[in-house]
Amino acid sequence: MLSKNVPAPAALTLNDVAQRAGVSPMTVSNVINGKQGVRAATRQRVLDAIAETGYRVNPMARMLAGGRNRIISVLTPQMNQPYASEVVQGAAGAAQRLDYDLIVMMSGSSDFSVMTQLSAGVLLIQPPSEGYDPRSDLPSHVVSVDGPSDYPLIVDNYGGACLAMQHLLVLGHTRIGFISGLQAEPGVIAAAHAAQSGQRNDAHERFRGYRESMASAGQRVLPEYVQHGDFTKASGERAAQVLLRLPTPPTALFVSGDAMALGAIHVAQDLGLQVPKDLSVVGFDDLPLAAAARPALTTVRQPLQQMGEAALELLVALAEHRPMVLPTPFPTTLIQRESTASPS
Amino acid sequence: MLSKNVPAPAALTLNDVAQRAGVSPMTVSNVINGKQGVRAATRQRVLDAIAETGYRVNPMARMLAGGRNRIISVLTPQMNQPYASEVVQGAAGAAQRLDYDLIVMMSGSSDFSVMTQLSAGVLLIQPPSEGYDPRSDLPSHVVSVDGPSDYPLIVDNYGGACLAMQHLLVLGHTRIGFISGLQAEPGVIAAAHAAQSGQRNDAHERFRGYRESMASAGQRVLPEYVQHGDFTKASGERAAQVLLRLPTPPTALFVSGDAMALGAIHVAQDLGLQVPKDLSVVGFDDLPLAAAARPALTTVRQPLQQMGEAALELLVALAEHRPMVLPTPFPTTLIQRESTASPS
DNA sequence: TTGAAAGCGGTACCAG
DNA sequence: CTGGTACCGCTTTCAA
Repeated sequence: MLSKNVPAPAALTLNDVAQRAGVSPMTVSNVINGKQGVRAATRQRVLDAIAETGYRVNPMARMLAGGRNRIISVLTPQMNQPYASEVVQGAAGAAQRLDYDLIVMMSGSSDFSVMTQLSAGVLLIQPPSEGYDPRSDLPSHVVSVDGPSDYPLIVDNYGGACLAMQHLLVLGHTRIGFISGLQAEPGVIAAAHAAQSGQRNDAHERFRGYRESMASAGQRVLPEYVQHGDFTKASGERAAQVLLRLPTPPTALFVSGDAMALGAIHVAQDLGLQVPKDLSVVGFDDLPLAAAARPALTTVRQPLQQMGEAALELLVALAEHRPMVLPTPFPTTLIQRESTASPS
Repeated sequence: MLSKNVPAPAALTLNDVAQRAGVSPMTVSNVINGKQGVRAATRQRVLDAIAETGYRVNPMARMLAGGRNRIISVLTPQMNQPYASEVVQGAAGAAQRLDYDLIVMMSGSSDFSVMTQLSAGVLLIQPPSEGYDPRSDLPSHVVSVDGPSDYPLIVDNYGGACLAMQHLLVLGHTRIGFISGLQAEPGVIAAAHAAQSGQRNDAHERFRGYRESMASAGQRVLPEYVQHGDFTKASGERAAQVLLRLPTPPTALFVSGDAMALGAIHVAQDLGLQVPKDLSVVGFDDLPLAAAARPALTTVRQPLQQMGEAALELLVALAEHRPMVLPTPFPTTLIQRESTASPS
């Protein structure tokens, strides 16, 4: 049963607690912040008063007064995307463990929203690669997943792509098509620019894995075997339409995103192809939907939840001025399921 | 390119702007808050100063000083659940439109987390039905989706269930199994209690729709035709295993959640059954995965995004002391796709 | 070990 | 129409 609002708890303040404990507000503050030099007895008295009153600090006031806070915020372009959800889930676990509050906000909304300003750190998930409004400089430390920042967490996309290609190649495929996520980029120009400037970009690195794997297997990379999507299922369908209608269509597809891969499988099925008998498909990410699909999707796993955890730990270390090194690139692994087989 | 942190913009204050504009801080404040009675010329001068300096209000200061804030927080048990994601997505759109900041937090973490205390309103998505810690009384208005609160947004679950059953019945099915979501409840006892006390509960209402539809079609409700899941795919699989292995298995399933329905379909397929030829399946919710599945899932649509929008509008109205009525129950609609057909 | 005073950056209220 | 004053709830600094 919902406890009917008591006459509005009337915002307890430090002073209220202090009075109740018979000490000065300052002492209460010290206790709360775990400062040294408070007699055990006094501390206990304050603790009791806090417990009895149910007092909780006002983060705004604390922040204003220049104190630290234990809030980390996550900025993500959209809430209902599985990729981000996984990372956030991981971060949430770590936050709870470290006793930080995690708040998630959609980026884009009111540029860098008010709340980010008062968080001890910011986790950017798939931030726009163009950079942000310089004016809205983030005040606190920022680490990013799949995007640029001072502390980018990176995953071995290139290695993952090679894993996928290796798998397909070993199975005996030679006509391997590729669906990239480059369309999701601001444009091909940006992608090319990123490549030139040596910037790593998830979509681009996967493409590189494809190209180089083909090359080292002695296969030519046919331009018509490469299509670009934007990580949505629909874009995967479009790309697959093109690929599978080619005069000599590929016998296998390496798709750099699970949702796109699913789209490709469905298109194949609509075209009367059996997966994996007539067409093998490997995805990328290992989102929950990959395991839930039929046939279950063979895919390259990124440890998204772990990355979320690592991001949070890094942020907290940064916030607390503890030494911390940027984690090395996260490894990817091939998860073999039912969508791949030797060409028939 | 990321703008390298300029030597810390050194937090501009209202005073800085005031000086630059040659007015008092108060006037700047008034301009910023769109107060009446500021001469156009003065206002413009202030506006210019703001633009030139790139000043932005400090939200904590504003809040502390008793000014309203434009923050709504969402409390949801888990971030990576499609149901909640959809609602949040809808709320996010409305928030942006109304110029509020939306922050999402996982409930459970540090009871009702610090930030909720200072938001203008709280949206609870699928809160635990047992109620909350009385001590952590939410200070602001709270509306809920799929759970209790002072302002619960409800959807016509009963009607939706009837829609689904009607569809199946019209197709000619008589042996219709049901998978409920009641297992997700604290227990059957709680569910029974809710039923007695007249409380509406999504899972329970759908069950009622099933029972009454069967009854009014002159069908007996066989106890073994009713299984309970917890809205996860795995639980749907378990329930379907039982149902489809019955001596005389149902020819149709009404499953009160899309993920569970998907699980049921997969079990059926593993058992050599064709969907919809040998088994029809109707889901509930119309999550994105319903449309993405093969066969695409016939399901009862809840307008989740709209509910998120409505929730936000209600919250904002409440926060701004505008009159507002609780929306009437949201309608559900049957989305016919590929998972249902007449029994063969 | 504890407390008093000052102020963080705004806003409310009321006087000019 | 504009500006002075008090104060939001907390932490900092420094004295007792």
